[in-house]
Amino acid sequence: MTDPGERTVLDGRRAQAARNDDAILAAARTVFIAEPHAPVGDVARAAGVGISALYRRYPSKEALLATLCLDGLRRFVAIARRACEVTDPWEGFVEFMRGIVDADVHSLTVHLAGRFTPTPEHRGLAVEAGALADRVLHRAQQSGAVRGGLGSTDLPMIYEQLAAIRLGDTGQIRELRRRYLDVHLAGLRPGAASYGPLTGTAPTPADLGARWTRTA
Amino acid sequence: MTDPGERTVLDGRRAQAARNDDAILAAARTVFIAEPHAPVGDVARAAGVGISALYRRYPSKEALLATLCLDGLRRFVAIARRACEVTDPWEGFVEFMRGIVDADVHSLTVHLAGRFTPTPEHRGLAVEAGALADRVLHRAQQSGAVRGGLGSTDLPMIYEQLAAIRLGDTGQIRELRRRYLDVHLAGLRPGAASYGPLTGTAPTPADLGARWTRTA
DNA sequence: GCGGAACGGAATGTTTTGTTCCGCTACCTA
DNA sequence: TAGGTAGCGGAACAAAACATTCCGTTCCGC
Repeated sequence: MTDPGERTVLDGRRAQAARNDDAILAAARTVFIAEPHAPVGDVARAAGVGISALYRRYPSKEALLATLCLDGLRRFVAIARRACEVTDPWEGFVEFMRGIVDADVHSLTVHLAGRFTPTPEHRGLAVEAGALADRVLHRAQQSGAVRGGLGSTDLPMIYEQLAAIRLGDTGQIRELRRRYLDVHLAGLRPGAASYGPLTGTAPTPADLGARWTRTA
Repeated sequence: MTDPGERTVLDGRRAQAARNDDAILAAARTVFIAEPHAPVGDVARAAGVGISALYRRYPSKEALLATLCLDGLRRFVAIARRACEVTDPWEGFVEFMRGIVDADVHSLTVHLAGRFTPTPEHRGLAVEAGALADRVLHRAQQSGAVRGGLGSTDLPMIYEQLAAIRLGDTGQIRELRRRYLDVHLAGLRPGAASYGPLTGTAPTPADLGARWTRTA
């Protein structure tokens, strides 16, 4: 029997491989967040492994992207769940938005969409994520902390905007995104409505769903 | 002597070529706005001409991009100039922002940056554009219509965010961008400051300038 | 001590794309 | 009216990028 003793943790082919599992996924995350069309070789290099180590784990680039997206959806759900548990609705909303933006979940999900065929698990998580975001927003609105005329389909458009900020290193990017998230949040408060109502109409769920249909 | 009579306007190789000049530049604008990395062939197809018609006018893709960017900078300057002439500072500011966003000037300039070596004319126009934007913003701030703590280097970050909205056809994109521009603008008004000051620091001009250094 | 898991990296085949080239059309000028 | 040629369409070409495969090597695990 394979007894996982101390050695398994310290060294050994098996343990090294397990560590590579994490290294590769972490590298894929940072690489594809920075550049959604990065070549596979970049991920391997960032992980400090050869290409074959990557292809041993994922049969194709598509599979890697699918896994990464799953990872992103799980992060979304976790962040939204945590925000639901914050007692103050406004604070919960802010924590939610900041969490999504800080973790760059949008780049891990929507920016990878259309590059792999979604599994039922993807769909299920996406539905759950949408429902949770709905709840966080509506709770904040009903408490009077967020202006009306805003739907939950407006939120992805805000992530999308903030995810587009890519200036400088990771630290500066995060700082800038928080800065402009503050502007968005100020514009979403009820007092902002006195400057005029929101014009136009929010995207429909179908509009948003269309981004998941395979492109190539 | 070549007398440009009526025929020149209606037909003739010369006139057709002149019309192609415009068609190609217009096609390049729409194509590269939609997809900054589009291949040259796409531009020719959108213009309804062959590839050679394009290469007769521009010696390389790089030259085409450089010309397009020049075009974008001129549009920026024109929009800013017009905004300066609006008497009400806030209205001028709004008109300026809406003009930049509607014309997608950001996609015509920053999104093409780093793909060609800028000429002195590029630099000159960029300086002029920056100065004009400065003026529009400061005028609005000094009239008390825009909150403090905001610098003119914040503005490109806002264009960048709005330019990232790409959902549906041209019409819907414009509608959505206006919708979220409203949110930004509400967040920039003095009343929004009561929800807290802007955190972090705006980018430096050097940060912004770095985007113009050749990449490939 | 040996079988094979794990791996690094070169090699491969394909796709994409910028640019050139060739033959053709039809305007312009003499 | 006839040759010269500007302008053009699109095939052809070469180079680059990239996903994926393959092979030789190492060294863990039994």
